[in-house]
Amino acid sequence: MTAGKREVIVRAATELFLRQGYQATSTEQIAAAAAVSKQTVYSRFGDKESLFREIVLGVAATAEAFAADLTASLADVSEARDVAPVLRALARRYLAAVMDPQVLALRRLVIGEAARFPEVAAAYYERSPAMVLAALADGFARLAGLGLLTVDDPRRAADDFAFLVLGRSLDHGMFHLPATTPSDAQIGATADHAVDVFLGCAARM
Amino acid sequence: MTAGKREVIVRAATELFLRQGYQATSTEQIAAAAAVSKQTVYSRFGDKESLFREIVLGVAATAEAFAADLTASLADVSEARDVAPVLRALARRYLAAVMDPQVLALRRLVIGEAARFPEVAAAYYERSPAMVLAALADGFARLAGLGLLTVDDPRRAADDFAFLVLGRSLDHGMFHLPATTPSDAQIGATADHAVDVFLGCAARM
DNA sequence: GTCTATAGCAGGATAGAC
DNA sequence: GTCTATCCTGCTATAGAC
Repeated sequence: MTAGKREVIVRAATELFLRQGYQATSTEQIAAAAAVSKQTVYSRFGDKESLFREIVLGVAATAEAFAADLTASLADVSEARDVAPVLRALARRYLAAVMDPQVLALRRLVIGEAARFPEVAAAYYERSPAMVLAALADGFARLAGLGLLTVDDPRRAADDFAFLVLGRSLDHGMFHLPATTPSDAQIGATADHAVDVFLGCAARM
Repeated sequence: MTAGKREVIVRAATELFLRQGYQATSTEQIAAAAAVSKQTVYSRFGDKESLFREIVLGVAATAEAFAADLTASLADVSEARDVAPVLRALARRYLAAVMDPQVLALRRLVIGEAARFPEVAAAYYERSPAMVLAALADGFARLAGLGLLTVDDPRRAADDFAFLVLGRSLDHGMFHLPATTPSDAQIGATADHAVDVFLGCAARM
């Protein structure tokens, strides 16, 4: 079961990094949490930095799946269908996904270490927030092509939509750790309001 | 010149913390940069954590001044005046202020250390982003009272405005250190677009 | 009050037995 | 491949001279 150990170490290190940060987590803690020796950690990953890089980029892959998911849900919209309910549902999922405590913790971790690991921060940004924004832009462009939405600049529309939905909650969530997780009702209210504002203007800008 | 040393230490520590982060900055580096001995640092501030707290909250005070500034500029608007140009100017200043490299670095620092210093993160949030949002909400409520703006919920309007203006730039700025400072032209374009969207909907929501 | 020197300890990384 | 034991560096914080 030598392949399994790698997995165990990654899992333990991920949890510790997310909870304590990079520097505050020692390789000794990681080894202990994974129930292996330090040497095993080093023989698999070389050093602490490499382990960190692998973990962050591995977790970021989840976001790519989410972006694909969003793309699919916008691609499902066929002609002559009202987009409002689709956008409302999408906004709910989007906000809930980003406000997930693990996702917020990962953002904090990457942002906090951005000075030490600029390539990691850049790669994370490209694979996660930027990918979702691009998926939204594509979806909006498609809807515009179907005549369901009047959008001048799809990319800008995607930005507007995203930050109307996420803005305040995400900003708040970055600073307040202890379970700022919004309730379903809050998510619904925020998402609906964002879609109202978005649709009220998307037809004009 | 014993009062001056405190100032010198704070200045040196601020610069190092912003550039390298809390953990990566040693008290030895701080002492060296301030051209004093470690002992002097410890005798003034007790320990590294206290120094950190004092610095973050001190710098955050700048934001309070900025919030007051925004309040004033919205309070200047008298009846029968067009609010659009006022909002455009305000949006420009707001975006430029938040995208200042020092401000971004402080945000990164506080967010990255939020797990270790939750009270610092909470205090920073209250004094900086939240204070500006509250000032905007007050201003919008006042404009609504004058009949210059139709706003249902001033607080929500403030959130919408703020993140239409800042959203994408701020998110991007959190992850990309090297001079993501937007040009004046970019700031202007983003600010104008945000105000267009905002005014296009503020009259209906 | 300020410096030099140092205690005391923890962290990353490696050596060597099995 | 895995463990135990260890090296060495660098950190926070303090003691003691001036």
